Amino acid sequence: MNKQEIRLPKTKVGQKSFKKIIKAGKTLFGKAGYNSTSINDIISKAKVAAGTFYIYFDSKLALYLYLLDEYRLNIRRAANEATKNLINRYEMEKAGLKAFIMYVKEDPLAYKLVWESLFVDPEIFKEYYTNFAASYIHHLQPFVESGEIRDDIDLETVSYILMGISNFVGLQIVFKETATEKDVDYVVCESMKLLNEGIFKKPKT
Amino acid sequence: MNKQEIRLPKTKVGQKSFKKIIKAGKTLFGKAGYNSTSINDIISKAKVAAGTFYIYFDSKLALYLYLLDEYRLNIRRAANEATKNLINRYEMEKAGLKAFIMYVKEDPLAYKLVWESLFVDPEIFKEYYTNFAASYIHHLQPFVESGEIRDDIDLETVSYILMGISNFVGLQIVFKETATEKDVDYVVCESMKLLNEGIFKKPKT
DNA sequence: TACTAATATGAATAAAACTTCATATTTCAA
DNA sequence: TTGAAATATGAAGTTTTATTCATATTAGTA
Repeated sequence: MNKQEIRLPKTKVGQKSFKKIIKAGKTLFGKAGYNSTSINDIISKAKVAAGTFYIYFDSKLALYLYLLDEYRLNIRRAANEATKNLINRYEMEKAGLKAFIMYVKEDPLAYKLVWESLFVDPEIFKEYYTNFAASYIHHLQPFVESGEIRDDIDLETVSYILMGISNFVGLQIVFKETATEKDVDYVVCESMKLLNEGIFKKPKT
Repeated sequence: MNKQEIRLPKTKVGQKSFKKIIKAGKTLFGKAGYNSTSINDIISKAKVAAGTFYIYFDSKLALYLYLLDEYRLNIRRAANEATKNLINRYEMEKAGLKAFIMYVKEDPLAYKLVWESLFVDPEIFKEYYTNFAASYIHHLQPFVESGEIRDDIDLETVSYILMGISNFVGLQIVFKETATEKDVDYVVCESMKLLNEGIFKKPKT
């Protein structure tokens, strides 16, 4: 098994090359995906020599993992930022959903990168979503206790459902190249209706 | 652009080779994914010569597309089968969700194959989900008219949400190697609670 | 300024993968 | 039975990709 380490540059010149590689990697992984992008593609796009690539990265996988980490952090940061001043869970879910969708709308690579991990290394993929679910459960629990969330529903399943909604309603937006923030607000609002009262009509009480 | 056609065998001997290739393809795509599987891997697993592969398939992509089509059909068939005798939408959603999850639990390749299309050819992926959503809307519409489904919610968003739930609750099950049919029933039941009444507690009326 | 560490280069090597083709064998319908 | 169509083979050619390394240049500091 080859290593997947990176070596950060120590001078300005090095930083410039490093950034060029990162940028080319983002563009190409985003367009063609990890497996269809060769190191040759990356270095010719970045306009650096082959050897330069290997100064900073052990392999293509090392670059991928670096970018994956960056995007995971960004996604988490965007969600935290959006929800930090809110106190009730409904508003938090709404703001978190919008933040996620806006993020992937602006930069669909984030999406692809995480999903593609299933094919780069299934363990990475599984770990990401199981961790995410665990964290979600942990954040939902207090609201069960406070009474805002119903206490007769399995939080693990709820977590996966909420992830599923984010991802697929996100897809809905990403598929429409012309979607605006208004469109995002609309689908978020519709999603919240479902989280609020379900999709089925209640018999009149 | 190379063609992606297949040539079906015309004799029993040909059928045998064809099937061996299909089987090897399923196994290897399922284990390592499309891009990490080479034609050499496939032919050596199938125990046929390189030339034999090209008698039936123009390329690796042609084989992938053939399998993708097969799985899409299977998934649709499983869902139709499960819902065919049901009349109310609640029961249909429940049965469809269970059928989908049971299907991917038994054969996770179906999952991977469809998702991987995002990286094999994003257009295929997009087309699959937009078609699926369109079909979903079409099937939901009558139940809005009959009054079973609320009429104040966007059906396209609902469709994407329902696809998201299937896929991610499916993941939840696939992640647990030891999951049984009982576990599937459980998560399906929890999901239906959410579709029924949402996750938030209602103020007492 | 001088020197060391950092960085850059790209040709060359090695490994992996795709595809073709000339030849051989088998099938099956006439 | 016979012959055309179908099928099988795998070595060889081609292309693509990853990686190394000897050499050259540059940056930054003592």
